[in-house]
Amino acid sequence: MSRDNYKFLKICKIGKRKMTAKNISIREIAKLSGVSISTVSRVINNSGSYSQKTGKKVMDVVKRYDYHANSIARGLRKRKTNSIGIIVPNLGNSFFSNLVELIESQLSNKNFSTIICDTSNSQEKERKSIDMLNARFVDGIIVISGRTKFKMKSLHYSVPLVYIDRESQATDEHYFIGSDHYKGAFLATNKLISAHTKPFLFKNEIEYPSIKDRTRGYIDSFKKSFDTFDPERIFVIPKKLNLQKERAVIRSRLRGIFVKYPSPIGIFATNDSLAVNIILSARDVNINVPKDLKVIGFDDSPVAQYSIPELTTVRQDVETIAKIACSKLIDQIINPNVEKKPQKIIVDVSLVERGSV
Amino acid sequence: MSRDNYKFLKICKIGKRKMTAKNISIREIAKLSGVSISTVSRVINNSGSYSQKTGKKVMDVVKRYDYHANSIARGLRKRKTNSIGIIVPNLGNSFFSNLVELIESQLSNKNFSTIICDTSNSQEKERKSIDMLNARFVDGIIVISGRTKFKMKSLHYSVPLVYIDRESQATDEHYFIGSDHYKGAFLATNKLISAHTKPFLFKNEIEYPSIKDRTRGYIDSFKKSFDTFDPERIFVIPKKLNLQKERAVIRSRLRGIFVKYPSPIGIFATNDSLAVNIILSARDVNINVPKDLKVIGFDDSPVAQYSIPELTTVRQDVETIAKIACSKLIDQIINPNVEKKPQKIIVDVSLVERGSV
DNA sequence: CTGTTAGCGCGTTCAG
DNA sequence: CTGAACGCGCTAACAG
Repeated sequence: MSRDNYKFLKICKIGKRKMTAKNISIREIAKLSGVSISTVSRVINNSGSYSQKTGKKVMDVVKRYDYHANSIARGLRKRKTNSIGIIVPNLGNSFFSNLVELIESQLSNKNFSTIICDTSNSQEKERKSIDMLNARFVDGIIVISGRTKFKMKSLHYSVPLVYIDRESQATDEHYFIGSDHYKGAFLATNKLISAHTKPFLFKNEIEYPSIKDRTRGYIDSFKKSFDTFDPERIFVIPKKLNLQKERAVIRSRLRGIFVKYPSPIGIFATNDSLAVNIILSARDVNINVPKDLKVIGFDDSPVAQYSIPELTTVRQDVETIAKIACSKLIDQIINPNVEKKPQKIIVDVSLVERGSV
Repeated sequence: MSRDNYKFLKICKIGKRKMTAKNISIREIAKLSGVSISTVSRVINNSGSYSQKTGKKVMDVVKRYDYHANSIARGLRKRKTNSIGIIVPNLGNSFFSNLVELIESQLSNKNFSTIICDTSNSQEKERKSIDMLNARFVDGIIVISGRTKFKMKSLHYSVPLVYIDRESQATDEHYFIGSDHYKGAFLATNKLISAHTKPFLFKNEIEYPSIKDRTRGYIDSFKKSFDTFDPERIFVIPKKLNLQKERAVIRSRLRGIFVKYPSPIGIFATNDSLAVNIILSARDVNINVPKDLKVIGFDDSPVAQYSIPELTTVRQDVETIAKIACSKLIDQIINPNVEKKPQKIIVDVSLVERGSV
């Protein structure tokens, strides 16, 4: 008996260090506390059907040995791991990291642990991550954005899936949650128009679906107020420019605009760092913001509050997006058999007015 | 036989949709290809001892059914999952998210999948995350920073562990990798001194170990050049201030300094957003940067390049930190039995000179 | 209330 | 080269 105890303690010496063994198994706890494996299982899962006495007896041993049920084995058995995966294209983007943090906190409140996968914007990695998560029996997956649509293949999975900020598609059978990018752009453009400008649009070359919506919103708002729309009003920043080059391009474009059009000029930029770069570039060529140039961005990212003047921008309601995504996902997890009616949920946005208009 | 096939296909209808079943098991693949389970195992793991013919036969079925070995079961068996966990206190901090992305990319190159856990700066969650990762048989864990030291309890685990940016401790038996915060502060302060200022230190109230090192570096550099050091030169920003309040506090402090001390004034700020706030506040009270006020920050975070003038700052070599962390971790994973000699690795930093000095 | 039994999906001896 | 049998750690079904 003392021999047994000895075995279970497994004090091992490695080099000069000793460490108590971890990963003591349920079987060992059972022996140690003189009950059967199933009883231990009942106790640690609090599933009833055991006397208070044995409960205590077992828990004592559990605590003494700092036993934690092996959740991988548990998952294998129950096909349920109480964990959910988040797939994010790029943690460096503050909008995404912000979103991920909010989701994680929501989920953690509901007692789910989360596994975050950064795909570095790679389709390949996205596929791999989903496979990985699936193979790990996560109970659900939240996929945030991504450049393009999913391949059908991913739809094979039966895991509950919720998309955020990704273009929905006809064949999609999952929830989709996104901001009203169209409206945001519309609001911003309107604001610029009521500030007596005929707004331009500055956008990056990369075409996310959300950017398309923003572009549409801009154009529609423009057309609503003016008779004709000249596509030249849209300026596309070439991709893969470093900061300095990007600013140079903007400066030159700004000069061009100011010689050709009457001030004040209005610019709606499809994201905040672009917007701030516009403000910075304007300063370089002695254009006064907001007097001669009015700028509005999108996202309300941290940088918006570090520019002079501070940036007016469209704020996505990240909290709501996170909340809805989690609740929809958990719904599906709890009621797996209820017929899913794929929904597309559009979350409202708001204009944050600061000094740049 | 056709019945069997039918069973394995498991075309199920749920509501109006049909979907092919996933999670087809090794057993099913075995039957389908007319061999035993162990043969399938050999083939998919490429562990030899099978004829080319059966190899092909099996692989055909595998591909046809898009079979992926269940890695949770595999992990249970092999006690190895080819995945590693990253614990990060706060993805919202660009330094951390940057680091995480680099690590993930390193690891992905070496064919490890990564599980990221954001602890929101909570000890409790950190503990839980480690438990979770451990229970999931990750092959190793990288712990990034955190306010305080680990409790001894965490050291129970046998998983290879590498700490980044966390104060090492005498009892710690794991690798520690961090930047040379002391040197960074020393360099920054020196720079300020050679720009003919007697530098002040602005820091946040929260005391990370790294911040202590930076403070020491500042003080030592100061003392090296001047005879006496007046602790009043250190200004602590109260915590939990919002942006506007923080700037108000800075403005008032700035005024105080400028009436009492001769310009130019030099300020070393322990992080970039604080530094940029100083620049912004200076502008509000008509102090010219860099003429009258010279500012240096720490981290080279994105915001550093969006201020006017752009911020001179200390850059941590995130790439190197990520690289070393991964290689040390993988070392331990590959050679689990070699005696670990806990190392503390300090990575060099560099001064990025921009316009604020 | 408790113990025994049978797998979850896979890798791994060990015979053949 | 191949297959049968066992077990990883755990839960669930069934006896008692």
